[in-house]
Amino acid sequence: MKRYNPKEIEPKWQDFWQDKKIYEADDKSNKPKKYILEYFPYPSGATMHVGHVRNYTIGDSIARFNRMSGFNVLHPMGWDAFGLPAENYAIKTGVSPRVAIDENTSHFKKQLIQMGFGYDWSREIDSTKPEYYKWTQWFFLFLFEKGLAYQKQSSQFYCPKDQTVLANEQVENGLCWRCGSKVEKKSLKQWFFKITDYADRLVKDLDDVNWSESIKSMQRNWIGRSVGSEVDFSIDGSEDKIRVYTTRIDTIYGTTFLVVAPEHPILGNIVSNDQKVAVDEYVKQSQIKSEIDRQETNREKTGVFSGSYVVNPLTKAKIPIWIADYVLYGYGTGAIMAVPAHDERDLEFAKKFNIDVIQVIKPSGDNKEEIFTGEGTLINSDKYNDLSSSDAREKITLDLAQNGSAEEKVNYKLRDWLISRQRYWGAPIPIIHCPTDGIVPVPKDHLPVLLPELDKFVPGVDGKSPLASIDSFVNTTCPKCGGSAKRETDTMDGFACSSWYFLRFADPHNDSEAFSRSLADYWLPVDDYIGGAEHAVMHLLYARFWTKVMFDDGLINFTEPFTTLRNQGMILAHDGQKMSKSKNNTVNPDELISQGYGADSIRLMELFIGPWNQSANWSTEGLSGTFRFLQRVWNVTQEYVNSASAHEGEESGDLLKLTHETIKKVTANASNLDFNTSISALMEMVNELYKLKIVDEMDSKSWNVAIPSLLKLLAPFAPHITEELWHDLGNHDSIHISSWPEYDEKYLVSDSMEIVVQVNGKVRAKLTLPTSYDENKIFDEVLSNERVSALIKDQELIKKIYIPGKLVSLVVK
RNA sequence: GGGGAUAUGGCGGAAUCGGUAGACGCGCUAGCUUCAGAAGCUAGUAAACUUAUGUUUGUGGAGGUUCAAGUCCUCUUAUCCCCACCA
Repeated sequence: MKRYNPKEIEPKWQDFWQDKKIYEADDKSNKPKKYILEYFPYPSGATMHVGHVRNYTIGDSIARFNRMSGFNVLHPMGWDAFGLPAENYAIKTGVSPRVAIDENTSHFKKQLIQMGFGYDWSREIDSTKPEYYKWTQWFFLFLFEKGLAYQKQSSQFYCPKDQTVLANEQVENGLCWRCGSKVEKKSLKQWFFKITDYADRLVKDLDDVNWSESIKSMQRNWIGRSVGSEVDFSIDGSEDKIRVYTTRIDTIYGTTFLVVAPEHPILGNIVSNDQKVAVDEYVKQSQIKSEIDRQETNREKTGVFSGSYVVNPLTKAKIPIWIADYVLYGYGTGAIMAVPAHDERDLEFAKKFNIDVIQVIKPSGDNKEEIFTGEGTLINSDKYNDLSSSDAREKITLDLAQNGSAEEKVNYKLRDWLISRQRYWGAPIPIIHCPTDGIVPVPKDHLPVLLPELDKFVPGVDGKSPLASIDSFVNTTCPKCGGSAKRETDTMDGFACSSWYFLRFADPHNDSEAFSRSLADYWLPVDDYIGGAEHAVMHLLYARFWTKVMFDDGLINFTEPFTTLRNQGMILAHDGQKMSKSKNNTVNPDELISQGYGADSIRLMELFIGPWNQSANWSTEGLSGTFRFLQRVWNVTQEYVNSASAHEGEESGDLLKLTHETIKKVTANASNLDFNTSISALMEMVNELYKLKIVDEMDSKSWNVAIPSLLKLLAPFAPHITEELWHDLGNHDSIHISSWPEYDEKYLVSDSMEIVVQVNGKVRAKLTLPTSYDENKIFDEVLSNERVSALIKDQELIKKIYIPGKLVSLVVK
């Protein structure tokens, strides 16, 4: 009898699938479509580990299950290959990023194929190839035309190690997201995408997508929509006003001081002569501090009195103006009304500088805290007394709006997306700077602006891209006037490439447009998008933004690119730590495969280890369990194939029931992505088959249903072994394009049922009774049962409950 | 400080509607098989008590609703993730 040897069969079927184009998606099909996508990876030189494998295993299982269930499936793969790792590697070794990336992609691709993932390789894309980035540049121009790409001089996050600016989203706790260096602030002229124009829709449309609550809340948090009011406070003894932003205008009667940010231009008008020295010194100090230091939460409040006062528009009280760096110039109006009784930061400041505290909100319950920041009822607020906080906010804003000194205002924490990078390995920004015409977009028919091959990759001086020193690249002619002009030498952030790649897969070889409208209409949006939570506020936000811009211009017919988002749980090392090369705790599938486990048992383990969306610690010990299971599947199928019996005997009710029950369970679980329980259901089936085999020796013709069903149900998870066994059964086509088995209720019915008997809430007996019995008959049986009647004895039966087919509950006293 | 998630045997985990807690797997124990080991097959495996039939306890903790709670309600604790002086 043939033995199960994954090393032999797996490469064989991988070739077979490629030859037969099993996984190529059909642009013209009568079947309903399903677009399953895993985030296209960055092809690093490192070998992928079992943590990466989980992501692709989940996507592949979904794709295979859908394909067998009758969908026309698009399951593509490509490379997000622009970015710093390849460039830094080039600086270190002199190997061109082009060469390194090509090597890495072929290595990565081999690993994916080795795991048996069924991708449509005819649609493979690479974001660093001119035929791809031509269209990334096209989208830049598209955004530019819409007024959504602009250049601005401003203070920005800058990574001194990577020598480039960073988007706000790419700074994590004051550190560069890529290299972990402490970022600095630099005032530079940079390109931005105006994502803030879409802030409101980016929040609202989250209601319509099927994403996890945690990712949605991360996005909402990041966008930081807040509804409040802007209010003018007029400066005492001056015509000038200071406008503040507050979400708690209901507390305005408690305002005992105003705070403006040190960068605020109003400072010139409000600083009194006797405070000038102190203020100048404070402003100087806060300039030295990086923005990061200023945002340190636990830092003690600092500030200085300006020497001027404002008048509270309602109480007409004179209120001092302070200057303090806990107010950020970049948010709201850069000035606040401080209400120490109802804001923790203001209270801290007031305490330090001995400023009055006036209570104006009464909590509904008892509040023993020193400070109350919640909603309540107004007190000490003149005619607004006794209003609720929310009513008061509306009324006060309305009243002050009468003379134009207040208005409702929505603010966002989200800032525009900084996309220019002073580095080489990215898509060049298709802009020409002309001394006469200024900023001139490269005409679309001149695209792509090719990224030149270099010998040296060291970043240029003065924070300039290495491209700035390539004269042949820089010097060009102005498309408008024909005079000599210079190219923009910054490249685009890699996240620009990934903001539209999911559209390219619908039409990957189109050389006249980024994608055809009809193919985008057919394939998009992505039905299932599988990836890690690390994309929560970067890629996912950017891609949603681009999608909305395209929709507004009529390029596509949908507003959200990813209908359902699946964030797989991380696979951790044995000890619960993150797997990483530096910790030397990675487990690589290559090694496991060479140890003889095979891709199938690894894939099975990735799914069986726990719910797909929860993290789990890798267990190579546990892997022997899934391997053993596959061996049992192998053995029982081989025995069926080689059995002396012709499998023409009587139908077996037990075998059919087992088979149909398993089909029902696996189908339900797999539709719900509960792959771990799908696999346990299959294990149960195989365990039962082993027992039945002994009784029946495979004579029954019902084996002809059981074995093929088992293989099909297992196929999405373990594609190689099922393909081999499927062919052993005499089939010639791939099992992966066979149809998913269906169950028939008629095989599930049974003529007996087990009734659990509870007495006063405790299980006391289990009775096997005919299903034909009605409620009365069942109570008769239960009450006449020896054990039950002994328990009840002469106690009074107060209540009896019957749950059909399941349980009888008796209450006695 | 704000938001999100999680908590069940030695371990990973399972449990449509509230209805037998611990499926399935790892590990462990015993038997068969084997020169031996490995592998395989069969059985057992929440805890305590019990010769046994059994009894009691048990899903982070405390209350509550119910004939019945891992599941529903109130409060609470711990861990993880994200954001964080955004007014």
